[in-house]
Amino acid sequence: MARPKVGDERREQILAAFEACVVRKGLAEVTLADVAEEAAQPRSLVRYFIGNRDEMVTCLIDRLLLRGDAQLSAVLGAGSVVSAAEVAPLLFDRIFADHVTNVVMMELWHLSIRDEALRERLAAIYRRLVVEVSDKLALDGSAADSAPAFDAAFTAISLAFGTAFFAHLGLVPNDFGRIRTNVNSIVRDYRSPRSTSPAEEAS
Amino acid sequence: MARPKVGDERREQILAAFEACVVRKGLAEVTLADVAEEAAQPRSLVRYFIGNRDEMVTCLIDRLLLRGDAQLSAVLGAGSVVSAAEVAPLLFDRIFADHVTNVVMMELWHLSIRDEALRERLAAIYRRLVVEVSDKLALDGSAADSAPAFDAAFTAISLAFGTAFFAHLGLVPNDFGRIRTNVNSIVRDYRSPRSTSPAEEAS
DNA sequence: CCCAATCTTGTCACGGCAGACAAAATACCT
DNA sequence: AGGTATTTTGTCTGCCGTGACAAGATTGGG
Repeated sequence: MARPKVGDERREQILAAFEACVVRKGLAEVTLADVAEEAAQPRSLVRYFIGNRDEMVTCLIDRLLLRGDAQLSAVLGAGSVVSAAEVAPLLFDRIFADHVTNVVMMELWHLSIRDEALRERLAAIYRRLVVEVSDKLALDGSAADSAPAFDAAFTAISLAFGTAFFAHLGLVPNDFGRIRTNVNSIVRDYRSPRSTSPAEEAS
Repeated sequence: MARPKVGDERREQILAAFEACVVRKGLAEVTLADVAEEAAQPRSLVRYFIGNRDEMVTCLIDRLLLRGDAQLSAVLGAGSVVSAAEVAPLLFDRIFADHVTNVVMMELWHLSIRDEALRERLAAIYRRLVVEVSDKLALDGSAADSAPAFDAAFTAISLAFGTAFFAHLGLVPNDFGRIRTNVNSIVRDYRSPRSTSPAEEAS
């Protein structure tokens, strides 16, 4: 070696620029020139350090998914034991709260429509969220059958997800508190759901 | 006029081809040549009857939103009075059941991230769904304050939406019945939510 | 000092797509 | 038949993004 390798920092810098461009313009619209400009570097350097566009996209996806996973670990680990009452704040104030993250996830989501592998990876992240929440829920009681706890967590997360998406349209409830109350009920009472008539059960 | 105008049929044919391409490849990837091939017509005709690409996209969006609105009318109107117990089937078996429609909506959703006007129009559709469901719910009891009914409908629809999206990832609950039961509870008991501790209320 | 690895610059060619347009063909009307 | 509005064909051009590459600059080791 003759010259210090700055490749890693450059790559990081370029990917950060790429990500910023993607948030601003959407993945499909971002060109190498855009990234280069955002990174304040000649276009050729982007190609030299990252490679072709596909590789750049792959790198970005890896980066995003890794960070998503890390955020999940940070939120779920670190002694923040989740009791039923803490699920709503967890979902609404942390996981689905950040606008930029949501936009990025939407971008990934859109990609995943036609990308089997990415779909798997996205599913893995959300599944992990469901499993970890449901595990904590099951701690409260006897966990003979974990399926109901899983489904309760799944339901709560689906609800939070849908709510977050609608929020992006500017479509919001009159009172977010009511949604949170529903989440509380879902994760608290999954072992003894309110009785429903047979007709409703069959629906 | 000297020659019979076949413009309307052609436009319809072209837009149908365009839509098929979009479902298959995603809007960003579809070229005029793709549409022309799908429509089995020379590329120039696409330009002649529709115009430039932007206009074609605009036409497609109009077409999709109009159809979405029509489907909503068909499902909600026509004597299918929605009682609380019918909300779950309505959402899961009709509104969010069709895979192709879901893919198209995802495409629109993605576009709407950077298109204010489209975002408004999408919001209008979902808002209408919420309002109509909540109206039917409110019929059951005294409708002094419609906000709780709106929020209950909003919650149920958010949940169904989230569930449908997760289904696209292959992420499903162990038992869909549990989700439906939750929806039933949400739309049935919104006037008397299960009591929550003050701590939970504050969450 | 010289070499070698790494980084940096600038430029070029290819391909694909959108847009424009000139004719030719068709069908209806009088 | 002739005129006219409409449809259809085929081709051409310019733009833009990617990928490729040659040549120079920088930095540390021998």
